[in-house]
Formats: sequence, C-alpha cells, structure tokens
Amino acid sequence: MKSTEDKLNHVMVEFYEKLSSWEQAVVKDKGYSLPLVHTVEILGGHGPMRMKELAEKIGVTTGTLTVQIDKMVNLELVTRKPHESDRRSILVELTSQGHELYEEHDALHLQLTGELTAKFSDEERAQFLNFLQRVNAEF
Amino acid sequence: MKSTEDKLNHVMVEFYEKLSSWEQAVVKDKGYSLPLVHTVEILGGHGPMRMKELAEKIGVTTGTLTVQIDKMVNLELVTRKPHESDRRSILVELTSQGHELYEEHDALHLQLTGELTAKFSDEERAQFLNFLQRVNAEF
DNA sequence: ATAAGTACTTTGATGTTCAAAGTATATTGC
DNA sequence: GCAATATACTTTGAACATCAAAGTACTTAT
Repeated sequence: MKSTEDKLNHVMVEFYEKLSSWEQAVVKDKGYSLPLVHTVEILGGHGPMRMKELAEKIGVTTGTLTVQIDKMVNLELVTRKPHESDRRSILVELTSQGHELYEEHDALHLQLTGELTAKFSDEERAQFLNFLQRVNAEF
Repeated sequence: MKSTEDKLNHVMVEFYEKLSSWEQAVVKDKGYSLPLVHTVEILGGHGPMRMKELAEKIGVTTGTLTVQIDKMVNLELVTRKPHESDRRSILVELTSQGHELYEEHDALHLQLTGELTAKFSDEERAQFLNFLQRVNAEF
C-alpha cells in the first residue's frame, strides 16, 4: 500500500506534466517559442527584472538569455533599460505589446484553471488556494 | 480585488514554474538532459508506451522522439519492442538501468514533496491529494 | 590604486527540434 | 479482396537553442 506522501508526489508530478503539455500546445499554436512565452510569463508576473535574475528563473545561462532578449527586443516585446544604481546591470521590461501578449496568455491560463476546478465548491477552491500558497512558500 | 480564481490561477502557474526550475537544476546536476529525464519520468510512471503517445506527452514530433530514443537505447536506458497487435507501432520500455534512474529521480521528487508539505497535517495532506487528483482528472 | 568580483555580451561549437519526404503496416470504401 | 487513404515510425537537412569560454564594462574589497 502506497503512502499518502507517495501518492501526493505522483499527482504533483502528473499535474506538472499535464500543465507542461498544455503550455507547449498553447504556445505552438500561437507561433511563439516556449522560452519566449516563458520569459513573457515571468516578466509579466514579476515586473522588470535583471538579466541575471531572469536567467536563473528560466534556468539558462546569461549568454543564452542575451540572444533570447535580443530577439524579443526585435519583436518589440521587451526593452532593455539601465539599472539605476548598478551600471553593469540591465533591466528587462515588457513593452505594451509584451504586456498584451502576457495578458492574452494569462487569460488562457485562467480559463484552464476555471475548467480544472469547475467541480470545486467555493470553499474547496479557497482551501486549494491556501494549500498551493503554502507549498509555494516552502520552495 | 482579485478573485479567488485569479489567485488560484497565479499560484498554479507559480507552482509550475518553481517545479520547472527545480527539475532543471536537479537534472543538470546529474548530467542528463531535461528531455531525457522527462522521458524516463513518463515511462516510469506509465509503463511501456508507443512512440506516438510518448511524443504527445512530451510535446515533440515523432521525428524528434526517434533520435531521442536512439540515444537512450545507446545509453541502455530503454529498449524498443514490437507492439503485439500493430506492427507499425513500437513500444518503448525502460531497461533495468532506466528503471533505476527513474527510482533515483523519483526519490528526489518524494523528498521535495515531503519538504513542501512538511507543515501540513495528515488531514490537509489527504485533502490536497484529493484536490490534485480531481484537477488531474479534468485535464 | 590595485586586485578581485560581478553583470552582461559575443563567439564558436554542440545539441535539439522541426518539417518534409520515405518506408512499412492498417483501415476504409467500393 | 483491392485500391485508396490513413497511420506509425524513421531519416534527413536546415533552423534554432544552448553552453562554455573569453571579452568588456563596471563595482567592491584590500
């Protein structure tokens, strides 16, 4: 007999994998690359960010990120602006177009969330939210 | 004021992103590529699978998967075996070495799960499990 | 001041991915 | 049962992503 922890582990992985597939399908559909949308998603959620920080969140080297951001600047999705107190650093910021893409993508996520928790009561939704908040806080 | 649905959406995305970073860090540490470990993870969780099915789960074309599986066959992590009823199809199956890698990786996940839910009561863990099962079922 | 450290970019090599065309098998409609 | 169509996988060549290492510019520590 498997423990609750074991089962919890596997449903978490399963959830991760399904979300991952979903994201991939949605992104391909829009004609953007996964790293590009991922970058938009992070910038939209966190606001302007330094290259270093952004690279860590995405999980690539800064070298890789530089070329990624170059492309996104050309597409007018982001701009680089100087960091006010550290002139080595650069802040990457969504343009209004970038923000639009973020909102559009976020709306799809919201729709998915609605579908996934359609059978939840309001109380259950609130509990689920609470659990996820606590889990995220531990990461 | 943001709705519960909105917040739920964002904590779900946050959870996904954190898990994604964690996975990336763990995998790089082991010297395997992300797609390789992802493949092992899926095969370990679901058992032997057809190329088509596996490609869909991972979110790549079958062409990409063929070369991925070629590599993994060379590393002796998986084998190809004929599908019993459809001779066009091929089943990809973990070798004992592949299964070992799966177990090893799964143990890391289990440890993470333990850490993330360390402050949960048994009842809360059970509820969380229930929620995730229901969410996964809707996907 | 000088040295060491940090943030970013550039570059060349390697690895990943795709789309399209190819082969083999299965299914459908006549 | 036979042709036509569909499906499962592989191969190939080109496009893209990624890294490590070296380079530039700035900052911090001694």
